[in-house]
Amino acid sequence: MRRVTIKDIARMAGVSVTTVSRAINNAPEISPETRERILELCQKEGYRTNLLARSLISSRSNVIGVVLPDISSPFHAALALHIETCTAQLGYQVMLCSGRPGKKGIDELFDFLISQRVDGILLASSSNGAPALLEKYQSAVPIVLLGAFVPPDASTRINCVSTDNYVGGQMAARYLHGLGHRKVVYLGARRHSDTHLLRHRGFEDAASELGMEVSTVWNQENRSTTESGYQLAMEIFRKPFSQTAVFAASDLIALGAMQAADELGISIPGRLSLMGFDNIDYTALPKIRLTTISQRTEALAGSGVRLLMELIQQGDGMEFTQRLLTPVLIQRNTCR
Amino acid sequence: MRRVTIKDIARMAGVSVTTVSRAINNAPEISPETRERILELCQKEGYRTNLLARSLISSRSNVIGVVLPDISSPFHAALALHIETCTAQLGYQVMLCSGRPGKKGIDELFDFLISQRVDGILLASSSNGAPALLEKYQSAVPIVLLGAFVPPDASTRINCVSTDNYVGGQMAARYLHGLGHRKVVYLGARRHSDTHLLRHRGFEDAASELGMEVSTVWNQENRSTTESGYQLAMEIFRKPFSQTAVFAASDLIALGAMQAADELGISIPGRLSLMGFDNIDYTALPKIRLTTISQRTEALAGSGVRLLMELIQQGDGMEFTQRLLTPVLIQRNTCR
DNA sequence: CTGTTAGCGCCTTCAA
DNA sequence: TTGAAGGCGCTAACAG
Repeated sequence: MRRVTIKDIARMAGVSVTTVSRAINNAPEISPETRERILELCQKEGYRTNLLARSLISSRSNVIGVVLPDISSPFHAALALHIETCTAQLGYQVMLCSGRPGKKGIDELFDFLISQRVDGILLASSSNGAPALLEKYQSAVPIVLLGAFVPPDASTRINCVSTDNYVGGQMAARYLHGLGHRKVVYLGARRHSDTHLLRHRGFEDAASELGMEVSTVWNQENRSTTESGYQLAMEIFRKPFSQTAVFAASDLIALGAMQAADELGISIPGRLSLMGFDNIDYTALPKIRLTTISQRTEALAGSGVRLLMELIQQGDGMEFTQRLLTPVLIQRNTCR
Repeated sequence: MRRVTIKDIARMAGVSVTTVSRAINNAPEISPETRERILELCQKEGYRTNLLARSLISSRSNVIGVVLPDISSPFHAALALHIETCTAQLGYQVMLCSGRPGKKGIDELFDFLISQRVDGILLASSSNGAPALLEKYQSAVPIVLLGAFVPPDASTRINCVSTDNYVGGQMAARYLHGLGHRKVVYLGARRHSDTHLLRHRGFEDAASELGMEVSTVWNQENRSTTESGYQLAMEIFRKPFSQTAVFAASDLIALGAMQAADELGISIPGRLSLMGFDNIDYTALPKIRLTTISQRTEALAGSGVRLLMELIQQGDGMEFTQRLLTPVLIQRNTCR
């Protein structure tokens, strides 16, 4: 599988490599005839520009790295897919790196991507460790954190795009209150996630303003799964409880709760209203129809990609920017 | 963001670039002391090997391209994600390219990836156009087709890994027959998909062997979606029908049918048994619990990746190989 | 053990 | 309009 190079073409056409290069790149200083002749030859010989060589010179690869620490999170996986769609429209390619449990850390993925000379990196993570990573690596390559809250003290040195989780929490609380609920449970908040903490605070603040009573059930695990949602919900549902609504910290938690309710014969939304957060694809399914707060994955991805592009264009010396997207309440069938 | 190169390090350390190169690559012919010294310097100066330059020499990039023509298919999206997981374990990176409706064709993606000097390409597609693409491009780069059936006449010149759709169809028919069903509908088969045709034939062959009557509803669209599943199912469900089971050509079709049944008050599996194909994530959800035939996405991805690796290692002159994975019946709650 | 030289495929001055 | 020369960052002979 030896590849034909610019040199081969030059020899065959009886011209210099420079001329071939010019033909390929649509340079102005070349006669239309030679250009045509050379282009045809390229076609015929199956010549393909070696983009690696070009990148070596231009020191731009037109590739961005997408790092996905938790591939099992449908939210982040969807984010990654949307990122690809968006970058492609801007002429960039995506190099996808997902983290695996017990495998080498995110650090090494970053190191690799930088060595691979990606023009920028998008980190789709809700882990609290993310900001530190950015601070460590962003001197070497532009990085944007996607979909995670960044605590204020660090925020000035981080580029990120995230849903406004605080507002999302508020929206949920107000919605449930508007429906007449006065005692609700906040299910599955994670203490070690700033994103979750913020979401929770938004909910509590709005709730207390409205005089709504909320009891929080914390999730000890470090990831939100249907399993933990199921477990946590079971603990509540098994004994008598007075709350009339559950706001789940994420859709997966809500799905778990839904299962628990189902098994115990607790009707949703009859006896209990249920609300999620994220609006992952699952929630739209006929039999599910979960009312939830949408993080607007597509807009998030788009915004993140565009920010990264700006950073790449501007090179060094750009101020750091944080963007917050307002979430959207998706009314479906699990609340009343 | 100027990058420190091997040359910079050499100058700082007062040695030649070769020596630095040797230190970096753990070459044997170098004294431990100088190696240490240089490595420390690299660390300190934040040196990172330019993998593009290295690839230029070795003409191996350690990157494979993954082409995903239809990103809206959960099955193929899952496949792509699993591919990444698998390749990473083998020391390869993934460049992800998804097709977009109305955007440039798959051809151009292939051209691009070849220019980018990927070591191989994995095409996750069920389109009938795929084999032709392979034949056109596989002289330039090793390609494996993943998840699609290849018609026998072309098959000898194609590398592919696919579920055995014929057997999958048989399994479904036999299962339904075993449950006592004698009149069933095959919902949403696509005429222009060999994969679908094969699946259908497997089902029909087994059914007729067992004396089970099957009426097929064809899907005119070129993609399987819940919407079309819904529409097609509605047509049947609206008037009286005698069949007691529906085998959907794919899970998405089944999900649409489920919704239709729901709206019309047709109980599943009470009045009607429902079966899907693919075993996409959705089907495992508590409220769904769709009985289906699993394509074993992970195994499929793993097998495809490994085949591609072999092709890459062997270079030219390897015979073509087709691998068929036996699907697995996943019993859940929609059949009886 | 270390350095010199050449070259991977391409682009970019600078001359002709 | 075309070509020759140099170099992007790195590795691979081949000498010392």
